[in-house]
Amino acid sequence: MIKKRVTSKMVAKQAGVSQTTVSFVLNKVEGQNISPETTERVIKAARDLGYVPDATARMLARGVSDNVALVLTRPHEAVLSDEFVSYIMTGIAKVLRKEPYRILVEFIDEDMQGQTYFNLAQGKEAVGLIVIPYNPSARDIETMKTLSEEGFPITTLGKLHDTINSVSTADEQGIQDALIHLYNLGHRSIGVISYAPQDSGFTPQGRLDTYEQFMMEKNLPFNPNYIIHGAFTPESGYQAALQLLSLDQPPTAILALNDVMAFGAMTAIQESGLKVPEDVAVIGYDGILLARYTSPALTTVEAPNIEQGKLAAKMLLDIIDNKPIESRHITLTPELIIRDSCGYHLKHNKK
Amino acid sequence: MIKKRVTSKMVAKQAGVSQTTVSFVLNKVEGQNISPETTERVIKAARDLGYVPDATARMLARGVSDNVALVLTRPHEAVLSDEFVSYIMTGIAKVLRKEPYRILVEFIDEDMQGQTYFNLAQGKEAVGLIVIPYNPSARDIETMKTLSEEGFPITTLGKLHDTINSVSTADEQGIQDALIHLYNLGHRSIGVISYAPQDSGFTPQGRLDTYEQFMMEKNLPFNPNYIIHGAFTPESGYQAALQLLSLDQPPTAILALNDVMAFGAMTAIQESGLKVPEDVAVIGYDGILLARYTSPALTTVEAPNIEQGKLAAKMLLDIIDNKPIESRHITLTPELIIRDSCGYHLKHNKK
DNA sequence: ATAATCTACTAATACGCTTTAGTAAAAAGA
DNA sequence: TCTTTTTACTAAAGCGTATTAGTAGATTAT
Repeated sequence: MIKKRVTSKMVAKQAGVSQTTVSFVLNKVEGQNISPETTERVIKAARDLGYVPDATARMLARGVSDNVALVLTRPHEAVLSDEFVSYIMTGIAKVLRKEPYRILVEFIDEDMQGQTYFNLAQGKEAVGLIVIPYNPSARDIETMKTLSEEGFPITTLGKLHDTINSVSTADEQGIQDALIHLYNLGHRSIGVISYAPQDSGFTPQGRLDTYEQFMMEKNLPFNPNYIIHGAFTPESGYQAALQLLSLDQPPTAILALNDVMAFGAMTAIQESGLKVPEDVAVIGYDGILLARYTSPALTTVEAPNIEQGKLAAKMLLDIIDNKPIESRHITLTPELIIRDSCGYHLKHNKK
Repeated sequence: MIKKRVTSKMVAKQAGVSQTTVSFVLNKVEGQNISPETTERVIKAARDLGYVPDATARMLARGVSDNVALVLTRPHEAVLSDEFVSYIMTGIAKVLRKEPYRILVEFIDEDMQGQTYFNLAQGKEAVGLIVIPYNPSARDIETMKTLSEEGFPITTLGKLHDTINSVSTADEQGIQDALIHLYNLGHRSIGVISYAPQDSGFTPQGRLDTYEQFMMEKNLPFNPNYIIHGAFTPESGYQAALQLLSLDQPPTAILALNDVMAFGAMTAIQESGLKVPEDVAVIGYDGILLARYTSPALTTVEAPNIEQGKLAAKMLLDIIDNKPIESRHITLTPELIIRDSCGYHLKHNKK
């Protein structure tokens, strides 16, 4: 049997004051002129009784939840093999742990996307939403837009719409940097391993477009066979690389849209008896910690994920607190980390 | 401005029934003899108005929260470089997504450990706790024990006390398997990279004890210098391996207590001009997906982390629902995955 | 000396739901 | 026919907090 809850009423009785006063004291409400003696009496009573305010009652009375929801629209098996979400969460946690908010993690089922946002918002499960929108349907965006315009705090990771605040990484820029890096090292046939199965709806079309555009700009042949659709996991990168290698004219370089698949690709290349980077260059994306510890060390584009999480959380808090927001849309710049998997150091006689 | 909330009262009015009836219908309360016509009218009204129940009010009225808290006592920077937490969360999410519970992630600050459990429980932030206890103080354990004995649902990952339900992995067994594997391959001097800084309180003493005991059993010299304390990250594994290699008599094999540090160790060995496994064997622990994609592929002990998360969640739900629990303590068995970083296949002429 | 202001509180209500206790009308039983 | 039971609901009482609107009594202003 759980002991009878200690309520603020009991604290009030113990301290010989009204429940109102207890609330004023414990919440440090200003302009109430509570005397120091009373204040101390209340605090002592609360401590003596082991009073813990009832979160559900407080939320109801205040009309606002304590929780910030992190909404994941990504198929959640992928959370596993890709550290992106971990990094984002870490960033969010770093900001929120100093605040009176908790993190509610919400995995969205594909069959009830739009509704969930409403439930979280209207149902007051959360004061605000940080959304990682991997596959937002038009309806989802519409829903978020509506909520956002009605004043409900939302921040998305990646810009979805002008009126929905966002913190993004300039992925197209990052992809471009990677491609230029490969190009400058002499590569003209570049394969791409996308991180989502075709038609899954999670295809990173923007990044693929960047690739296509780059090839056109450089007057390189665009070969659709050079785009393989992986599935976030290292194994899928492995398989994708094998597919690329089995082409009549395999690419001389492979860009994997996440590091984890780049790991798989490198292994596939090496197991095929080829060398990285001499025979095939590999470049990743994300900048996970392990990327420096492959052999050869993986050249990759490091996305500032923790920072992105932090900024998203900070922006959300600003919206919640009605603080003026400097910018509704922040874009972070990813950074190319040159290591050994593309042959840069070989070519430049370094290292 | 957010539109006026749609309350159950408004639904009631619209449907021409009492608010009580609305509650009965929408919650499918049994034994209330609501006619099909009324039921339908209520459902229609709710849908038409876009009614979303207020979670805070419902929780207060029911006296129970909607949330299951995942409590992380690990220093959360480590969440990053180690996939353990991601796996656990995935397991939990797989179970909870079918249930009317949400996941609340709570990072515990070291300076307020004990209190947090109480706050979550007494403050009704959560109906139950799944605790990942990396560094439980005696007081923490006492707190959890008290809560647990009072009937508050708690499941810990790893057994802390007889009266606190738990789902564990037989880590000592796993470590032993790893050591036996190395021993059978002829290794007599085995270094260990622990995953937590010395005196951090996170030191996995049980595993280190297993190591010491193993060495004694096999009549091998126990050299304290062979135990290096890392810090969860690949970089710390790298540094630790360098330290081991710089000893007068470096070990011929290294056991890293997580895979990520094993990655770092392998890189350190290779960069020192030595070969894995010919010169130094490396074995990891965790069984992360990437372990198969190092070169050589990492031999490791795979802990069933997703399963552990799932079982912890299931057990918690059973406690919450007052279902009879088969066992208060479940122990899962880790599995040695033999790949190439210890030379097994070399020795046995396979592959 | 009286009105105005300030100090230090409190009574009462609202938040939106669940749930208990009850009730009128219809059906069944005697 | 009258009582009992069943059907199909509803009124009203919480849940534990925050908050608004007061209110005595003390102090200051005029």
